Amino acid sequence: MEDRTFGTPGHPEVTSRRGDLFSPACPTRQLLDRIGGKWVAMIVKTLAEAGELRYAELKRRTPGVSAKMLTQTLRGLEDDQLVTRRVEATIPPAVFYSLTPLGHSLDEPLAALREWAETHMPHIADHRSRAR
Amino acid sequence: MEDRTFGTPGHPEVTSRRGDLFSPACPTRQLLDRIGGKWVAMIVKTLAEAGELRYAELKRRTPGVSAKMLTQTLRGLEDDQLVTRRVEATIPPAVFYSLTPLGHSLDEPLAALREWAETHMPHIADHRSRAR
DNA sequence: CCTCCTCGGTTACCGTTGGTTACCTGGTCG
DNA sequence: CGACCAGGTAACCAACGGTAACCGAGGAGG
Repeated sequence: MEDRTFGTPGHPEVTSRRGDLFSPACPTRQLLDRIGGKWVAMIVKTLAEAGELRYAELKRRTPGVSAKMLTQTLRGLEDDQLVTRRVEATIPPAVFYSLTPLGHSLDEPLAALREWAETHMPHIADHRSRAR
Repeated sequence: MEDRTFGTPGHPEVTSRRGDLFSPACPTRQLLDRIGGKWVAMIVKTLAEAGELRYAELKRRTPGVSAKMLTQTLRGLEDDQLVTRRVEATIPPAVFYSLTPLGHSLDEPLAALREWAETHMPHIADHRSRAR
C-alpha cells in the first residue's frame, strides 16, 4: 500500500508547520524555487550592497543578464515584496529598484550561503572535475 | 557547460576570488544550481537528522520522489562529496547513504535558509496570492 | 509450484519550464 | 541620424523532472 498522502494521516489542512518540510506547501521549497533562479541571488546581493539602483545601472552590474530576464526577475521579487520599484516620471522616466527590509533580511541567510559557497565550492568543483 | 560568453574580457583563468560573485565560476551560482534542485534540500535535511539511511528508507522519507530522481540526486551529492554511499554486499545488497562532514557543514547555512523560509514565506505567499 | 512484492537501481521517453536571442515601442539627447 | 532609456513580445531550445518499463535475486503467500 503506497501512502502518497505525505505520511500525514488525515491532514488536508496546510498550515505550513515548522519542522514539516515535506508538506505540499513547504516554505523552504517555495523559497528555493524563487532564489534558485539564475539571477535572483546576484540581483539581491547587488541591491543589498548598492542600495537603490536604476534599471540600466543594475543591468550593467549584472553581467550576462538579458533585459527580459532582469525585468522578469525583478517582477518576481516585487511580487514577493523583496524589492520595491520606484518610478520617477521625469523625461526620460527613471525606474529605481531597491531591497525592502524583507529583502535585506533574506540577504542575511543568503550571505551565509555565499560564504559557504566561497569556502567550499572551489574544492568541490576541483574534485568533481577530476573525478568524472 | 558554464563556459558561455559572460562578457568576460579574455580571461580563461578562473580563480574564483572572494567577492567576485559574477565571475563565470561564481561559487554561489554553482551552489545554487545544485541545492536548487527539487529534492536536494529535502534529502540533505533528512540525512542530517537521521544520520545513515538506506535507499528505500530514504525514499520512504522523501514523499513524492521517484526512484530516478532520488538516485540522480544522490549521485550528484556524491560527486560533490556531500554524501557517502556505502554498499553492504549482503543478499540482497544494502546501500546506505549518509552526509559527509562537508554535507553537515552545508546543512548549517541551509538551516538558516529554512528558518527564514518558515518565518517569512507564509506571509509572502499570502500577499502574493491575493495581489495577483 | 507459481505469483507477487521488495531491494536498488537503469534506461527510454515525454512534457513543462527556464532562459536565450531577436525584434518591437516611443520619447529624448547629442 | 543614431544611441540610450525601460521595457514588451515572440519563438526557440536545452535541461529538469516525471512516468513506465525493466533487471535479477530472494522472501512471503496461496
